[in-house]
Amino acid sequence: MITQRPKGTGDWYGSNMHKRTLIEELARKLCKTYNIKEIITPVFEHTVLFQRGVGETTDVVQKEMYTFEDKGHRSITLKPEGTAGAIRAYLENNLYAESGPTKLFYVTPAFRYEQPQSGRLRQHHQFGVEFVGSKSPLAEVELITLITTFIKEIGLKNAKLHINSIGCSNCRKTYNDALLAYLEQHKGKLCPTCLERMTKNPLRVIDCKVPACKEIVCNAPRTIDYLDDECREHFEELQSLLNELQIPYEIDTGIVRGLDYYTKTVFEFVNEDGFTLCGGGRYDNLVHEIDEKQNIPSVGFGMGIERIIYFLEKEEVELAPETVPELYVGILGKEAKAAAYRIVNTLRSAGVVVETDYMDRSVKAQMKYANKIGAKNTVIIGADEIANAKATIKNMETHEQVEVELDKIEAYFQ
RNA sequence: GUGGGUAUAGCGCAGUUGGUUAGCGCGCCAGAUUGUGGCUCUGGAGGCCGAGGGUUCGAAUCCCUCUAUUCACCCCA
Repeated sequence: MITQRPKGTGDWYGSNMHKRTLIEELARKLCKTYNIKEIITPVFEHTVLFQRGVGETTDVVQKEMYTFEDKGHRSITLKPEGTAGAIRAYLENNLYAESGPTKLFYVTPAFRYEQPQSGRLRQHHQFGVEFVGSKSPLAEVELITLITTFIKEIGLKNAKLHINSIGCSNCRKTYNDALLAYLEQHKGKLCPTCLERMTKNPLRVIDCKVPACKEIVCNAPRTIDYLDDECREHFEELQSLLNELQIPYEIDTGIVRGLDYYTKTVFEFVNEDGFTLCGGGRYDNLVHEIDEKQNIPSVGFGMGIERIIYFLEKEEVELAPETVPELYVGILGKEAKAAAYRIVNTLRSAGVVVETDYMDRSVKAQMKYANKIGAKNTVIIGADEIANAKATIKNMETHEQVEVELDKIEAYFQ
């Protein structure tokens, strides 16, 4: 080997690939029932999109982006998340010209330069949905029910919904003042990064994990106590909708989210270890941030595909197994090859999953192989079968044998 | 960026206080009367013991450096 895969990346094959396929199939199926359309945007964008969209003060932008200069001296960045690109595409292609809401979903890789560990990679994959154009809390409810349905159908049980509201830029101002005033009193005990956060983005202090900071944060002012009338009403309406629909949730004032574009509602689906399956929220200012002529409220979420698989393994959930061949066609002797292959072809045209031999194995070895790959039936085609135009199909599980005419073999599998 | 674990056959692992041909399980290939799988038995292939350096008569084993990987912190999906 001259090299191996870069740190924090993975190859998709075998059972993991199969799981991913099922996850994506379910995601697409659900989106269809919500009439959400798929969008694919480039894997890289101009760096400024993420700087402005995701936010200059975020960890993602400050230290985790894969940024490089291309040969035309443009600063390019591999997308660290899905929302900014989707919204850029929405604006650039004038999707707002059609009547809203615009409902988009994507399955995309995302890149962040960080230390890999369980459920965390440098290239990971997200299933995400964005609703552009609605300021109603019912949009949040739509997303939350979609996620809840997904979680239930895939077979997970331990992901719980946590919600919070961080208000709009107005509330943020009064809240920031209150928070800063509070933090100022405890300045001596805060960690160095938090001291820096105080000047750049005080909200980030809230989810600092340093014990001393956590203790201070416990009694810090909460965003939900500083919401203006509109934001408070929005949050209350969301809660009453969730209550009426009997969707369980927990208010978690600690959820702040690491991307600057969030406003009002933020939510996460987490397990008992606090591991995040899915995160999202409202971002009423992002569209304006990308195109100042527009001002369109939006809401969305991203769900990590690797995280789903991680949760599935943790909860020991078995997904549907891969399909196995319906029939293995064994070939005996050179003379029978073409005739046998013709049968294989006919069956495949009829939609039957068929395997055959091109390893020139002995009949015995072919049978072993058929057994190994889980073929449900086998048939051996040799000179005798061709001469008599008949062959014996053997059921590998019941050992039952049935003689069929070669030109009617596909009827047996209908 | 910070800290811990690990690195021996395709996979999962043993390998004693340093001792000569480095083992086990699974998998793979072949055979057990010549056109038939699953169980069993027999045989076989497959290792620069992560890389480099050092100690020693002798290193998979002890020491150093590097690399990879994994877990945790930070942050996030």
